[in-house]
Amino acid sequence: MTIKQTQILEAALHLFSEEGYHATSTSKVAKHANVSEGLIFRHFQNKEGLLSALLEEGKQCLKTVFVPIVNEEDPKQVIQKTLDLPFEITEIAHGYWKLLFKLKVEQRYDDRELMKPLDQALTKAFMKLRFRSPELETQNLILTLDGITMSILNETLNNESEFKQFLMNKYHIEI
Amino acid sequence: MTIKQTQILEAALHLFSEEGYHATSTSKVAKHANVSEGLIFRHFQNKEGLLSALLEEGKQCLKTVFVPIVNEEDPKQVIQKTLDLPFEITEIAHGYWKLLFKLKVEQRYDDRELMKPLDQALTKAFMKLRFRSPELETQNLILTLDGITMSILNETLNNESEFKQFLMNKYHIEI
Amino acid sequence: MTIKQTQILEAALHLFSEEGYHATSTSKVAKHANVSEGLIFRHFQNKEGLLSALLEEGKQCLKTVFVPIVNEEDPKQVIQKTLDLPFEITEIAHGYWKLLFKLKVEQRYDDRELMKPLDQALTKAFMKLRFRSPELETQNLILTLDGITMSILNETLNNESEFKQFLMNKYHIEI
Amino acid sequence: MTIKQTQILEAALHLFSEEGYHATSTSKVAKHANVSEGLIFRHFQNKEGLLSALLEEGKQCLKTVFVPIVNEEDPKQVIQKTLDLPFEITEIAHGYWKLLFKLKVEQRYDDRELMKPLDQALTKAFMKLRFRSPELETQNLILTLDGITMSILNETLNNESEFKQFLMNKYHIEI
DNA sequence: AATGAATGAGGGTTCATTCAT
DNA sequence: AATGAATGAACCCTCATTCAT
Repeated sequence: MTIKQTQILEAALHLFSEEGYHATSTSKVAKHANVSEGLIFRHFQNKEGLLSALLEEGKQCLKTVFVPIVNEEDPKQVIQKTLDLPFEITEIAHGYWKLLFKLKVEQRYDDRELMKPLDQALTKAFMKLRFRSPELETQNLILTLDGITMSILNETLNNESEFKQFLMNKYHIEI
Repeated sequence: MTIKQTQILEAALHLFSEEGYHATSTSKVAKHANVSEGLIFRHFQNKEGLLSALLEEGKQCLKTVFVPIVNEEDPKQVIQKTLDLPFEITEIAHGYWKLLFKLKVEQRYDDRELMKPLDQALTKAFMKLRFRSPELETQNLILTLDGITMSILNETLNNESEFKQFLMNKYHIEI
Repeated sequence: MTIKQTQILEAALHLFSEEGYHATSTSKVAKHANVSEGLIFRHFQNKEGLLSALLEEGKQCLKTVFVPIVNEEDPKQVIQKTLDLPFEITEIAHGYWKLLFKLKVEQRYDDRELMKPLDQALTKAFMKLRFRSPELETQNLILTLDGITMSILNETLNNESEFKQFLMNKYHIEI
Repeated sequence: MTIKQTQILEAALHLFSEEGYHATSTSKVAKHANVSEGLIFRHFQNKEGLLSALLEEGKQCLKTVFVPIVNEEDPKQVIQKTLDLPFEITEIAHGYWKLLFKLKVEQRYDDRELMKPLDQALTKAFMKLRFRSPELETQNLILTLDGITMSILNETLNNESEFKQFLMNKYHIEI
């Protein structure tokens, strides 16, 4: 992985996740990456290949982000950490999270496999907390996560911490 | 409004809401509408004008869809009807709902004005039901609605009625 | 000749002579003439037909403008009146004059027949005034007229009367 | 400057100056230049950029053409060389000269700055020759030059040398 | 006579991609 | 590995023109 390759991936991640895959031209990526347009194709075959590379990276990155959640024993912590996801501190994971969301809408790309560990961790947590329908609770929470992500992308979520607190209370968790 | 004009709007609504605004070319719209491409521009000036026309129609349509919710006295009914929204029976309203969602992601287009009546009706309902934070409950529900809409678009929501039932129970509403 | 026909011709004359034949679309003409676009084609077959009609009118109009010059006995007056041509008072003749000039450049349309009377009148005048090469003087003057017309069109002739006076002096004519 | 870039400029110069800017499509330029249409936009951004590039070149070229006139000491030579301008031997300068003329009519593009050196040289020459109104003489000559250029473009000037001789005589210059 | 809907060809321009260097 | 020239298809849009009313 050369420096330029990384530059391309970074530029593409930023642009794809902010403006969308279709709305981002390869020339724009090249310009933002300070790289010749041809190089993109040398390294990633075509635009879709670039996206795939990004997705592969994204999956790896997010998997590691999920690790602390999956390994968490305290069910309340599992939920709290999950709710923190879209606000994730690390710039890079944040970018992948947004990218995956954008793709879900733009390309109907939905990676079940990736989310499965999180899914299972949540279901386990809800079971431990003796919720009546752990699977449905999980489904609901993950789906709410999408809603939050969209609000963040649109910059219409202007009461973050308050809203997070509210959700926590819903699950009888105090911070 | 001529027949062909309607054909154009219908084709555009379908394509924009299914495949996205950017991914849909005007020539594709024309083909689907069985119309010459030039006609689109005669009637709607440009591609964006076509989108605007669609949005205008969509807003009017959705406003009328909101009427029964806004006029509803029973707060539980308000919530139930709101949860029904993304599954709306009328094909046409369904299309606009999906379009607005797609645009929210693709173009960061978010029409607060349109949603305000629904927002207020929900807040009033949650107040009547003595929820502690009606505004936050509303925010959460509307945001969940987005999540549901996305699932529907991606055809990954395969337990509709069960999930809806689950949400209702969350609000202590029995069907 | 209906009112609308006249409106079309007027709009076309104005636009063709100001912005050029190519740069003027039939739709623009229709709009300026407050007329449906189709009507242009009903009356003039096609865009070129509209131009031809205009040219026909223009020739007639300019012929009548030439009459006082051709009939003028005093050779100095012939020259003076000729020099007045591009500044012609009547709006309408002015328009045709500009149109013909524009076409000469844009379409290489050059109507020798039209100019012949003026040509002959000038040659006769220069002969009377005992110029050595009346034909060449005529050629020069007519060609200078083109230069003046261009200056007027470009609004770069800002010393009209002074310059006209200067030309008159060249021919030993005092005003 | 690649070969193809030059081919594009050459084709554009030829077509713009012969048929006009508006009447020349970029696809026509591409065809004449034996080049893909897209390449025009890669190198010159857009059609207007192509024109600008041509103008820039043209100005440089014509400036060098003016040099021998400006440096000329003998006032009669200054005038003679000026009159030679539209008949300029070098193909390339001839093209630019015609282009600038066409643009003056089509786009009202008139570059005063470019002509200033010639203007001043002529005024100085007329002063040396003790003409009464050197500025007006200059204005007249330059304007006549436009008339001549138009005749050349329309191929209606069929007594070139005779006419040039005639003009020289007007300025009491013998060849 | 007059309108305005409708068309199809062509306009300028952008795009993903390939190729020579 | 990297560039930047070059391509051709597709894009949005305008044009002159026709047709039904």
